[in-house]
Amino acid sequence: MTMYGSRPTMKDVASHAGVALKTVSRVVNGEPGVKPRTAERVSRSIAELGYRRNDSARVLRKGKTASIGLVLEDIGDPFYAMLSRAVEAVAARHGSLLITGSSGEDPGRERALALAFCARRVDGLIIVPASDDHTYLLPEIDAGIAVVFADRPPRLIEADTVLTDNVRGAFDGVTHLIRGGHRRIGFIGDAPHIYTAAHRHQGYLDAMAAAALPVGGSWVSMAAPDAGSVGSALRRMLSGPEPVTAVFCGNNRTTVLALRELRRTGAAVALAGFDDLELFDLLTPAMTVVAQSTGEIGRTAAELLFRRIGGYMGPAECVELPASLIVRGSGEIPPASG
Amino acid sequence: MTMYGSRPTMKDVASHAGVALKTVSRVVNGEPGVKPRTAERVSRSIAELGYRRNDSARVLRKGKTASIGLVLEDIGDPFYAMLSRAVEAVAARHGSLLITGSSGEDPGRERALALAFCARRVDGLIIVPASDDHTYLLPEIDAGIAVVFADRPPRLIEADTVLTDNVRGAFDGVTHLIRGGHRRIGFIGDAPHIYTAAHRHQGYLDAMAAAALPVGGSWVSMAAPDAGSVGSALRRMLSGPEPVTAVFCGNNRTTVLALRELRRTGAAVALAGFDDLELFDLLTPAMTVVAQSTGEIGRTAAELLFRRIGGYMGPAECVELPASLIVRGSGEIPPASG
DNA sequence: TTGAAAGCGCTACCAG
DNA sequence: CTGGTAGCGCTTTCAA
Repeated sequence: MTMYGSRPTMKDVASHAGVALKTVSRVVNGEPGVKPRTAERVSRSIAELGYRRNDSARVLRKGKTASIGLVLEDIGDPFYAMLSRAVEAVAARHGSLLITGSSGEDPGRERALALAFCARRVDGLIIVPASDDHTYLLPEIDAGIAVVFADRPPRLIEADTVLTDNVRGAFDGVTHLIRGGHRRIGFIGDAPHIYTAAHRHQGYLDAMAAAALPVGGSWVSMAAPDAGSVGSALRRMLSGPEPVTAVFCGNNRTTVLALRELRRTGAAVALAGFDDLELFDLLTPAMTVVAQSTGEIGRTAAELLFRRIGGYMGPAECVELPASLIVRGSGEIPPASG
Repeated sequence: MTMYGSRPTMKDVASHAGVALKTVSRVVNGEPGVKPRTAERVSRSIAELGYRRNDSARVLRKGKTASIGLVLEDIGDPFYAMLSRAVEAVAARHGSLLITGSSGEDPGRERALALAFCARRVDGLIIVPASDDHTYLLPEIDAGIAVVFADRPPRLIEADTVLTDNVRGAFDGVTHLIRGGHRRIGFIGDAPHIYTAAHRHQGYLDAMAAAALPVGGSWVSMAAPDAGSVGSALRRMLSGPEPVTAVFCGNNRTTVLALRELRRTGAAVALAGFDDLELFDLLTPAMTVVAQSTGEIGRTAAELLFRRIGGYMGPAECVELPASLIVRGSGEIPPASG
C-alpha cells in the first residue's frame, strides 16, 4: 500500500511498467495501437499501484466534464425527487454525472449554484428557476454551456424549456368541480411571483369566468404555503356570507396542508389539487388531482440538454406537456345545500 | 460578446487590465495585498470579459474539489430524497457541492459511481451500500478520500457508519402488535441480502421469540418488493389453516404495496411498517409505523464526513440512531376472533 | 507501435 | 504591493 495521501499518476505507472507516459494513457483510455504484451504489462502496473485516472486533469485538458448540473427548489420534495430521478437516468445513459443543488426558492442561491456548476465546467445545466432574471447566464451560454429550463420558463433570456400546461390543467380541475355542481370555489395557490402558481391561478380564474361564476373576495389565497397561511385562508373562505363549497389547491404542498386542516375541522368540502402524490389514491376519500407527467418533464429536459451538448444549434424550443385530471372522490363531494 | 465557445482566462483578464496574471488571481480569490485601485481595474476587466474562474484547473492545482459524492439506491424514493436533502444542507454549509448517483441496488453500479466520483477527486463519499464487498475503496481511502456509510454498514472494510437500530425498531413494532393481542403475525421484508431487511427480519423473529410465539411457515416473505410478490405473500399468509391477524412490513415500499393489496381485498388485518411517509397519518386508519430519523441519518453522515475531510484521524465510528414507534391506528386493529 | 514535448488554466513559491 | 516561474496530471501533436 502506498503512503497515506499519495496518489500514483500516469508517470508513476509509466516508470513502474518501464514505458512512456503516453503508452499508459493509451492503455487507460483503451486507445488502439498498443501491443497486447505491452498493454498487459501496463495493466498489471495499474492494478499493482492502485492507479486511477485523475479526471480533473483530463477535464482541464479536454474541456468536457461529462457532468451536468441540476438546480431545483428542494430535492426533498417528491415532485423534484421524481424529476431528478428522470434526469439522472438520462444522464447515466449519456455517461454523465449529475450535480444537484437546491435553491430553496432563493434567487441568489439559484444563481450561486448555477455559476458554481459553470465554474466546474459542467457540460450543461437544467434549471428550475427561482430567479426572475437569468441574464447572468448569458456569458455561460455564450461560452458554450448548454442550458435548459424545467417546470418554469427562463426570464429575460431564451433557452429550451419544458413546462406543464398549468393554465389548462387548473382550468380542467376547476371546471370539473363546477360540473359537480359547485358555484362557490376557492383557490389556494403559492407566492404569486412563482410562475406555476400564477398560471394555475389564471386557470382557476378562466374556469370561473367560462362558467360565468363570480369570484368572492376571500376565495383566493396566493401566499407561500405553511400550516398557518393555508389554515387561515381556508377558514376565511369557509366562513362569511358566501362560503365556498369546494377548494382547488395549486400544488402538492398546499393540497396536503388543506387536507390536514379540513381533517382537523371536519368540514365537508370538495377538494382537488394540482400534482399527484404517492398515497393520494389511498385516502378516504381518495384525492382528485390534476397530475403532471413529472418524470416526463425531467426526461424531456435532459434529452433537450444532451441534444444541445451534442452540438444542436436550432432555435430555443418550448415543450409544453399536458396535465391530466384523475378523478378519485375528494373532488366529487357535492356542494352542501344552500 | 466573445466568440462562441471561447472562454476568457486569467491571462486574458491580465492583459486586458494591464497587470500580471498573479494579480488577477489575487483579486479573483480575494487575497490581500492588492492596491484598491488595481483591484478595481481588474474587477472591471473581469466583468467586461465575462470572466469566470475555471475550477477544473483550480482543483488540479489544489487537490481539493469542494465537492462530495453521494451514492444511494434511488433518488426518487422519499426516504433517500430526505437523506439527500440533509446531506446537501450540510455540504452547502461547508461550501461543498453534491454529486449524486443512484445505484438501483446494483453492486456494479455502486462501484462504478463511487469510482467515478473518486476519479473526479471528490473530497469525500457517502455511500448507501448495494455491494457486499467494499475493498475496492481501499486505494481511494488510502489516497485520502474520506468515506462514510449510511443506512447500511460497509462490507470487508472499516469506515464511519450511520445506521438506524433496525433490530430494535422492528422488535418494538412487532411487540406492539403482540401487545395488541395478536399471536399470528406476518413479516414482509425485502431481498434478504439487504442489511436493513435482514436486521428488521431479525427484530421480528426476536419479538416473536420473546413472546414465545411460533412463526408459521408461510408468515415471512423476504423478496424484492413489487405488487406481485407482496400480493402473493400476503394472500399466502392470510389463507391456510393458520392465517395471520397482523402484518409487519419491512420498509416504506412493502408497506405501501401491502396497503394497496389489503384495500383491494378488503381484509381486516392489523398493519404496521418500518419507515414513515408523508401521508401515512391521513389514511383511514392512519398507519402505525416505526419511523427512522431520516434527516438525522443524512446530517450525521455528512458531519462525520466533513470531520474526516477536515483531517480527523480517529478510529472508524458507528453511530446507531433509534427508530421510534408512532401509534396511529392501523396497527391497533384487534385480531379477528379465532 | 512507441515516445518526447507542449500546454490546458490555475495556484504556490519566491523575487523584486 | 506586484510579477515571474514552476508545475498540478493529463491529452494532443508530432516525431521516431
